[in-house]
Amino acid sequence: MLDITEVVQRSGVPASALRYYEEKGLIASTGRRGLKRLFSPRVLDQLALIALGRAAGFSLDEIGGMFDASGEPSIDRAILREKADALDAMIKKLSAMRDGLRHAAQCPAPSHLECDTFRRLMTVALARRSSESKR
Amino acid sequence: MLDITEVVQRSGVPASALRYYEEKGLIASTGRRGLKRLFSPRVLDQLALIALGRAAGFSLDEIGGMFDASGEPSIDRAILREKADALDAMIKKLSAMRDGLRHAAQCPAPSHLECDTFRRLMTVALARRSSESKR
DNA sequence: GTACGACTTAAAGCTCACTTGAGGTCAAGG
DNA sequence: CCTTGACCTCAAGTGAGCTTTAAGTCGTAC
Repeated sequence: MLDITEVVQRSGVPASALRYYEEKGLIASTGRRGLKRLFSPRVLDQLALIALGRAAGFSLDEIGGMFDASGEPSIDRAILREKADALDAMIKKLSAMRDGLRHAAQCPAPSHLECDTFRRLMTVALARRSSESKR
Repeated sequence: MLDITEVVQRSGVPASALRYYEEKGLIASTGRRGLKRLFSPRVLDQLALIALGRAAGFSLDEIGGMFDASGEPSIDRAILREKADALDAMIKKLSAMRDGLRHAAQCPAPSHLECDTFRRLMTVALARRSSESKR
């Protein structure tokens, strides 16, 4: 069992955020010693998963939908696949943007919005816009 | 020349956000008819670029650093390469997460945090955590 | 020429994801 | 026993990125 400072040290996540995550139901403390929370080492994996999800652009609520408080992926496999597909779409966009930026950093054209290579790269990502629902 | 409602219709970006972006210097209106802003159609490309950057997790300020208000990429090629590298790192994370979710959706293991395939996939992405500065 | 409605401004408000601060509790050490 | 200090709670504050609201302006249609 780890107390909150050990979790902070090993995860790099501040105590205030840990308490916030617990309040939100994303992690669970296994009990208390007096007032003080005790965490199982499993929480470190869960925190890593949360950090990963956040980095992937998911909100805490969405992450809560993918993984329950024990860190197990949610049972609804359809949702997991849906999220995976969303990530795939995102990856395509980001790849296009990365290539666009690399091209812009190297291409001497005066106006990139009129540079064919640049536009073609961006178009891959921009094409998705119309098929998106929102935000 | 487009007035603000045409830009709203064609871009899907609300007028309030367009005014906010202009205030921030991310886009520029080409003039006014009376009080009313006029936009060149180029602003649609810029808005798409902004949406893409946002989706990639960049802040409006960062996007402002990559592209000026006319939509041209920043003259500072080092910045562009830096952002491209950041995107590359992000893409690796997202790919790992996508694979992790796909695996979770299909793998019958009771505890994914103890599933080797799952852990291996996640580790790819998490490796970056330690080398990150903050936020 | 005046009424309408689409636009304008400035300021305040909202959500998310936390952080900060004030004041309280409790286990361990001296 | 009593102090220390690490932890606690609850409420308010923060910054990004907008949205909403209230009050005003202007071109067009009648």
